Amino acid sequence: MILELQRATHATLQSLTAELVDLDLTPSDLNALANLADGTPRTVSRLGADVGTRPATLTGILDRLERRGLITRAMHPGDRRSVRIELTEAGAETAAQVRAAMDELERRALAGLPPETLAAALAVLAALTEADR
Amino acid sequence: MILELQRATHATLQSLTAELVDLDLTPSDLNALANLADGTPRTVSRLGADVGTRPATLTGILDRLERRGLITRAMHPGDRRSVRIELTEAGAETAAQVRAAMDELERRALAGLPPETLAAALAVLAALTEADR
DNA sequence: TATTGTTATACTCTATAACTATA
DNA sequence: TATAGTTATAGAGTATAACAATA
Repeated sequence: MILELQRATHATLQSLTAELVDLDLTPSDLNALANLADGTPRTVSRLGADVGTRPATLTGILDRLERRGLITRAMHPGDRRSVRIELTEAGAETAAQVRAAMDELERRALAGLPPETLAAALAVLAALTEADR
Repeated sequence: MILELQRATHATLQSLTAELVDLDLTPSDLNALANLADGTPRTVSRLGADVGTRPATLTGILDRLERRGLITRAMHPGDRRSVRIELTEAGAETAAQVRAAMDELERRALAGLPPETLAAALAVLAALTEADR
């Protein structure tokens, strides 16, 4: 299962990056934006947990996204050590494009499969993600 | 689905790398060895398709594995442009350890799930992998 | 002419540890 | 003392294009 998992991840990520080549974003950028696409602000460590990278790695990615005006780093009310990552208006637009491309890829790839099969796959992915927490 | 896919991939890969830290292998090394573990020799491009990386990327990974005596690059009978990648005896042993750790992680993570659920997940992964071929 | 694999280059990702500011 | 995030460093992954050898 794990080998197939890696294969599917590579394939979908490459397909997405190719499709969104005009946006000039790295796979990590896509991942971060897609996670932020729901509009909920997040701290760096929370976003790191969501995208699966460490804060130290995220710093560089966020630097790039901030420089391009897609996110802002704001003070976190209540804990001045924390940083609140939020999409700008332009970032929200870009993130929506990323999500749309993801949804479209998913729709195209999984069109023939019944809902129970999709639900089962989500359960397996969740189990693998939680395995070592 | 795609975000969950990436999350699961990150989580399992980090867990595996941590568990096999004594082998001092990178995630890409693990992936290559796990794919070669069945003992079937492969060309560089074939292995690249299996692990999801391009030949140019694979060159560096194979250099490292060859330097450490885990694989050999042999002439391909019938096409002298091709290179046949094969595990050495030591490589086969290491690859077996990698596979064992993968199987164990899978067993532990997916213990509670019925076979139909696992089969459904494999179908979804295959569909995502094939989406853009 | 096309294909296999390698090389070269430039950029990105990653882990780790040290550091600052805050709790 | 512990935590949030950044910085610094070194190694690894990646895409792309150019190249030699072979088909």
